[in-house]
Amino acid sequence: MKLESIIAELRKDGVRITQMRRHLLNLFLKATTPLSVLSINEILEAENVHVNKTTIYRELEFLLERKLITSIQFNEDKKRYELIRDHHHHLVCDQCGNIEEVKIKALEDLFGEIETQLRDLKKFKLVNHSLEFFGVCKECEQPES
Amino acid sequence: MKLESIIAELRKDGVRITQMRRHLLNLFLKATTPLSVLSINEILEAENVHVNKTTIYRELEFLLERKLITSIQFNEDKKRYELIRDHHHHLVCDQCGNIEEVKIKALEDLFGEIETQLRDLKKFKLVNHSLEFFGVCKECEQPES
DNA sequence: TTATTAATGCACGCAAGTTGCATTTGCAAC
DNA sequence: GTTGCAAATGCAACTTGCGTGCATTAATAA
Repeated sequence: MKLESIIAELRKDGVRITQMRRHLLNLFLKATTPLSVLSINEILEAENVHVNKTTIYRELEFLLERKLITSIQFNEDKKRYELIRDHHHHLVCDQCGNIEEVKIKALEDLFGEIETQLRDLKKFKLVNHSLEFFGVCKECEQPES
Repeated sequence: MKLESIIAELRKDGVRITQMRRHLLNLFLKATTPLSVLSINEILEAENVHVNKTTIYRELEFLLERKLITSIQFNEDKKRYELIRDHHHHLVCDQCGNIEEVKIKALEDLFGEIETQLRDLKKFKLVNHSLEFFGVCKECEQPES
């Protein structure tokens, strides 16, 4: 997924491509972990781009509505956001806070079955799920090895 | 798990059994869904028990430390808490907010394998995970049927 | 009954997130 | 390029979930 193709898609729907929107999309495309509003602001400041937090919140809301990003909550007091690409989960280190992506194929298969089970047994229409793993990462477990 | 056995255990460790502590434990034992601080306060007020929110927060902190309760965050701006009993997940209705417990045996088995996989492949020591299901509940899907 | 100290209430504070409104800016029509 | 208009932005103030310091109250042991 490239920046210009996303922008072209937005333009097609009559969406204005502001400097901030371009900056934010770019930032998400480069990001390797889910971003909080604070971290977004910090990254932009480092690039000498100044933006009001309200603008960030409103832009995130826009991207959420367009289903370009998704929000996640770990054991924190704030939300994080990441581009919607392929389905994955996260390994969150309780000690250093590091976040790593994982894909677990066995789970993907099982969730298909679970969706059917929930529909049949509970009459619950599954739309999505959240699954995150918490523990101790490699670095914290075996420092400098 | 009964109230008096929990209390006996606490007393054994020299913990004071205050009226609030008793009230809160009782409330959690009766609860059928995870409770927020606000909902705890409302339930207590309805029973004509007045308590400061700070006390609730501190009591929850205490119960968390003692591993009597656990905290969960759905797509909300606040945390919820529930007694630690048997392992289960939740069906959360995006429309009415209703929360139902589910146990999915196939998942429990799989998580054992995943723990091993994460340890071997990622050197990640899995401590716990969060898994919640979001969608539309029976009532919202087929009203009055 | 009294002493000790954990538990509580109160006032205040902080950070995440929201809202109303005036100003600016992207973009299309000319 | 200029103009007009709606969308986007900045700003200030606000709401809410949650935490802290400190004086007061209450649970338990002696």
